[in-house]
Amino acid sequence: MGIQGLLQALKSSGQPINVSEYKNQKVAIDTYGWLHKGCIQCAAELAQGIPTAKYIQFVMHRVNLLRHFKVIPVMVFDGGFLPMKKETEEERRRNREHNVQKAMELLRSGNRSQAEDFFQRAVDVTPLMAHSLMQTLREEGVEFFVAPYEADAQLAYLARTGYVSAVISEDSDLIAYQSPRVLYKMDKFGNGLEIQMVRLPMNKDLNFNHFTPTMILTTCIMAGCDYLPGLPGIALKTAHRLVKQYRSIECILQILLAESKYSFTPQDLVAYASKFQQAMRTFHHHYVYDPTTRTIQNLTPCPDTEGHVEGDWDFLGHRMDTATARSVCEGYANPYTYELYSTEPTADARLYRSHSGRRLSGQDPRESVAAAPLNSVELMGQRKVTSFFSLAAPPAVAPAAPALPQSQATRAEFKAPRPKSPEAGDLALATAPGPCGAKRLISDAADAEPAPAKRKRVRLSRYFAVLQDDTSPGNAEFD
DNA sequence: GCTCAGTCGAAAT
DNA sequence: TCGACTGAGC
Ligand SMILES: [Mn+2]
Repeated sequence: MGIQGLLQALKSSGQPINVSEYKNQKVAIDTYGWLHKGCIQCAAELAQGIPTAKYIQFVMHRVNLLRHFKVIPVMVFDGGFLPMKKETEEERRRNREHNVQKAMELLRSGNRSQAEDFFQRAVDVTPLMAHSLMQTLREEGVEFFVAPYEADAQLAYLARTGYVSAVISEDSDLIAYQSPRVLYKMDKFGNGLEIQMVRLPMNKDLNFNHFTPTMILTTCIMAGCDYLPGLPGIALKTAHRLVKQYRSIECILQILLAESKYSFTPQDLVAYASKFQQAMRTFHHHYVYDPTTRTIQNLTPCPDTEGHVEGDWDFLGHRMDTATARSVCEGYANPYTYELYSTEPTADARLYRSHSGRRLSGQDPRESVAAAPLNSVELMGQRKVTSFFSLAAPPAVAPAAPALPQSQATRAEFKAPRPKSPEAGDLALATAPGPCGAKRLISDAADAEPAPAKRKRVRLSRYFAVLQDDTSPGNAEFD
């Protein structure tokens, strides 16, 4: 899942920072990642349907860490699944069911610790659990959205439009979706590794100097992604080298056909070309929810020539109508079935409420948030926060939520830097690609470069030409 | 040096 | 929801 090996390869351009650097700014959180971590400690309860609030506590602990630093969290949940990912989803589900079976058997035979092991492997975040967390977030006045489909795309949209300053996630796909800043591997103290798009040209092992956004995405897809497995024998390093040398997918596929090291047939590559285009479009035009207009948008708008003329865009999923989108994306309806949730608090949400109430006894919770003493937090050498418990207190009374509340349009003064506007930067212009010669730069001199292929002399450009819409590298470079 | 499939891990005791 | 690591194999 994700782009295999990408984060590892981008380490050198990352910067260790603490989340407090986003003070007074909004930050979007890949919530399912936190939820999964929070579910491990209560895996057995969840698998057996025993109410628990531990996973909510885990997430809220981190939410409160951010709030302590005056960082404004915007929680983002995954929504529906794309037809393209259906197979891997069902495989995951079968795997989980198998693990639950095994765990239950072990439990019946009295082997509790081994059962625990299998329960943990069976962890699944259900829409109901997500909904329980959403109810809690609503009570606590924390902004959140449910993505129409992948949270990755929604997170990138929020960051790219400047609605938030950065994204917190573990997912390498955020690079493919071109989120300008991502904080990876954030621990419970708020320390993590920030990767910024604008710093990719300074990366060491894989050098992205002179790469356009489309070239970066081409590299990611060729390396193997959720929407398309890589070609056999080609992964991140090779994909990167090919894109660096030949820039566009059309040229790369022509070169690969001639490359005797690989024995790709024209049929292989033509089939791949078409799937590649679909993957490219799935990243590019993914459905997202715009919190300002409260409507569905494409991550990058579809040009007029595409869409209607060329027919089948079902791989993007259903385009919800606006009323449905507001219910789903603001957390009032199930993202799979579109059925409205009951407004009754779930068992888990009530459990969390009663537990946090216990911690609060004797205090006015609103005051404890506002007047929490800063000296309860110690910043030590490596910026480690040792305690922020006094901040864990949530407001007991949430402002009554209207059936479909207005999204908070209030924007922090600190507007995120916006390296490029989505409509200008990301749309590849439909310019005809140049000839497919290897591009040689002074900075490339050290790189090994095989002789340009000149063997089979097969003309496939007319097959690959279909790709030109989305994949020509005719957009601005980063520097 | 690169790819790939398999295993382990995420929490917190 | 995901990644890191390892060792085999080219
Ligand atoms: Mn992803």
